[in-house]
Amino acid sequence: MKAVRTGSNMSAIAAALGVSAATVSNALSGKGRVSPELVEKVRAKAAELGYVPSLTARALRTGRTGVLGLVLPDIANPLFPQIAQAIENAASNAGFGVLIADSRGDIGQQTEAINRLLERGVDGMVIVPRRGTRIADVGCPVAVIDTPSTPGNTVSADHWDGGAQMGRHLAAFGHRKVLLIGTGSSSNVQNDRIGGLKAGLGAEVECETLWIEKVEALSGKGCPLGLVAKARAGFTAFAAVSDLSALRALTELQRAGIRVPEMVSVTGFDDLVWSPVVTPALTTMRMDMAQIADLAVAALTGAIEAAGGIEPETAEKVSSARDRVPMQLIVRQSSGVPNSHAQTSTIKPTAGELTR
Amino acid sequence: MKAVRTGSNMSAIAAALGVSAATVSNALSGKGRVSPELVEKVRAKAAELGYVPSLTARALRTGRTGVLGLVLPDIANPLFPQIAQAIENAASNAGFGVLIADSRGDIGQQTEAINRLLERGVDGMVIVPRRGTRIADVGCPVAVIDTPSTPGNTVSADHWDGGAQMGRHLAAFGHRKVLLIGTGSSSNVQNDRIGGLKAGLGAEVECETLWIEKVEALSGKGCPLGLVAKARAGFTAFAAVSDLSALRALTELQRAGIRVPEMVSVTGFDDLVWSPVVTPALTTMRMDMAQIADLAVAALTGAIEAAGGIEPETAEKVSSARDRVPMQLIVRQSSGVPNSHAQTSTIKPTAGELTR
DNA sequence: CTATCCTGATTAAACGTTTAAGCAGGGTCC
DNA sequence: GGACCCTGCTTAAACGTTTAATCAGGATAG
Repeated sequence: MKAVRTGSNMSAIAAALGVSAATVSNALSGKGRVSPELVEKVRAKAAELGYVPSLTARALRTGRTGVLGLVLPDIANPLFPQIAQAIENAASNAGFGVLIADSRGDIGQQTEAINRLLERGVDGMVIVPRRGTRIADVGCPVAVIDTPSTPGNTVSADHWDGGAQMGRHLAAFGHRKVLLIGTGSSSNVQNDRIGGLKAGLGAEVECETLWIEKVEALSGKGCPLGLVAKARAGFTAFAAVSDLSALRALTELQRAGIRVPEMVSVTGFDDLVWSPVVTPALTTMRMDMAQIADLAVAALTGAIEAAGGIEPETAEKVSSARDRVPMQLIVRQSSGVPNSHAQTSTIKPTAGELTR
Repeated sequence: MKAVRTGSNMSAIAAALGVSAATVSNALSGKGRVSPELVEKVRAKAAELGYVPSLTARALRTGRTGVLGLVLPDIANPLFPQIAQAIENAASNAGFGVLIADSRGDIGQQTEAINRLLERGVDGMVIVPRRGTRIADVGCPVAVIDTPSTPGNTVSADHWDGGAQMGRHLAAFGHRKVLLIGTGSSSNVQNDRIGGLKAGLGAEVECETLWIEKVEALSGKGCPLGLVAKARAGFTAFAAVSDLSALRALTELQRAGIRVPEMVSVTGFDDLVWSPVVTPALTTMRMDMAQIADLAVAALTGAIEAAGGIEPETAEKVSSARDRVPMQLIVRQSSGVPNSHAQTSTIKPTAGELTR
């Protein structure tokens, strides 16, 4: 039994009013030629009968399902909630539903997920690609959310500029030796951010990049990153390229008695849920997900609209508005002037001298 | 132009083989009476033409869309990725697509979201209700994921037992004064966990419950929770009812120089992404989301299956298998014997935290 | 007064499936 | 050898829309 079956369809309304179903359709859609008073009567009757149009039938007839697919590399990703929420919101405002598909990391599953969506007849899809993946031609309009460095129809935050902003922020505090922390070098997003970070810090700042995947490959998952040694070696700022890594850094340093931000600064990216509530609250870089989602969905709906008469081939290219939206620096407590209270080299887990 | 339009439908296959479309349908579905060799020929031709059945047309004919709705109280919730991923996986294994709907916290939007899904013709929906919400009768099978305390057709983790396990874990370490930390008392899940916690700790352990919403109502969002004072007052364990709160506690204590787990223990719930990678890694309680999702989806598909001939009224009740799946204790580094290395009482008052 | 046009409706086909009902032919049973 | 059943297929209707084509009738123009 189908959902929401109130038993009323267009024919019911038509019968009740003694007109034809086509007229009802025209009246409700405002397309054909129907007298104003009849339109009103149809509307009233529809409301009275609790008429709900069958989107399925409409989809069959028009070839449009009104559904967008959302392909995610790994739903477990902590950034995902923001993306999904923003896309769902934008899509729903545009009158579209959102079908999700998780590619669970695997790249093979990614194409499989895309196919599942295609079979379900989505009108378009937004894809957050698995790292380093290029999206081959799909049979429908596609918007990719990744980084501007990715070839293809992309809309994304301006990760590079975000990195640059953060770099300038740290440089302004006087940091001269900063450790850049990323997960893995295969991510376009992270590479962009790191590139921006270096540029923002400027030439006179000494930088080193630590890839977590590399140290975990040696010492096992979840192992210490050796940041305490780095701090002792003179690094005064730890700029992670994701809040997850920043949190990891923060707790590792704190645990060793290194005070943040008095002794060293720690910054992240993405403004994930916990960032405002940890102590000290994380200085981070936020993307305007709402805007990104709006752009992606707008590109999609535009392409879908345009695809009405045109070849599928050209339709796909229409969505290629390549947009980058600025990131916003969120300054909180985890960044500051380096070494303001103590030398990291003599650190012991004392509980004193805490200044806010 | 519809997606994946290879231009081949059943009629194309039928025409190519000189048979009727109905026969093709029967051959592919294995339903009617078709000779084995013809079945084979049809299969071959279908493959050759790259035939993809139109789920839309099928939905129109059968009244089943093959889509499940997933209603979430707030996608931004950090637990959401786990849920969504598990549901998507289970649904996709069962041959269903998943349409998401975010109710953005608001309860009005929750019913609106449900309606959107109904209009799209979902065959069933799994709802993670907004705190304290009861789900009214919907027009389709529904599975609720919340807590066994919630009235209705519920499948969930056994939050109470999870709390009890954690309580026993802490009691076994010798903790005798523990602070229970929750977000707000309106959450069924959190109440269950706290109840279990108290039971697991036993009567001789002194307990106090701290609701974050209450202290934030006074001191503002993201404010310190005053845990340092609690530690000084003799609390040796901080059992949060969510990893987010646990993280907040951990960083707040660490920041003040209180060592975890040497001086006090901190535990959480849900095993969120960051829990294994912070220092010290969080001892927490994990739900078997995969199993929960499987149960929910199984209940749904069962109800959908059964709804074939029956009244919608009864159909809805079919999904009422009320299941609770056990939680699993994940022991990591943040819990241990209290005061093993130092006395919290000798910690000097810190300028910031205490006087706040 | 007739030819034409516009209005407000109707009719019918189409989208791609599923499925009940029907039908021809060959085999079986008595 | 006729009644009957089983097999393998076809026909046709149906799901609920949209939309092109058609049509009756009144107004307008020449």
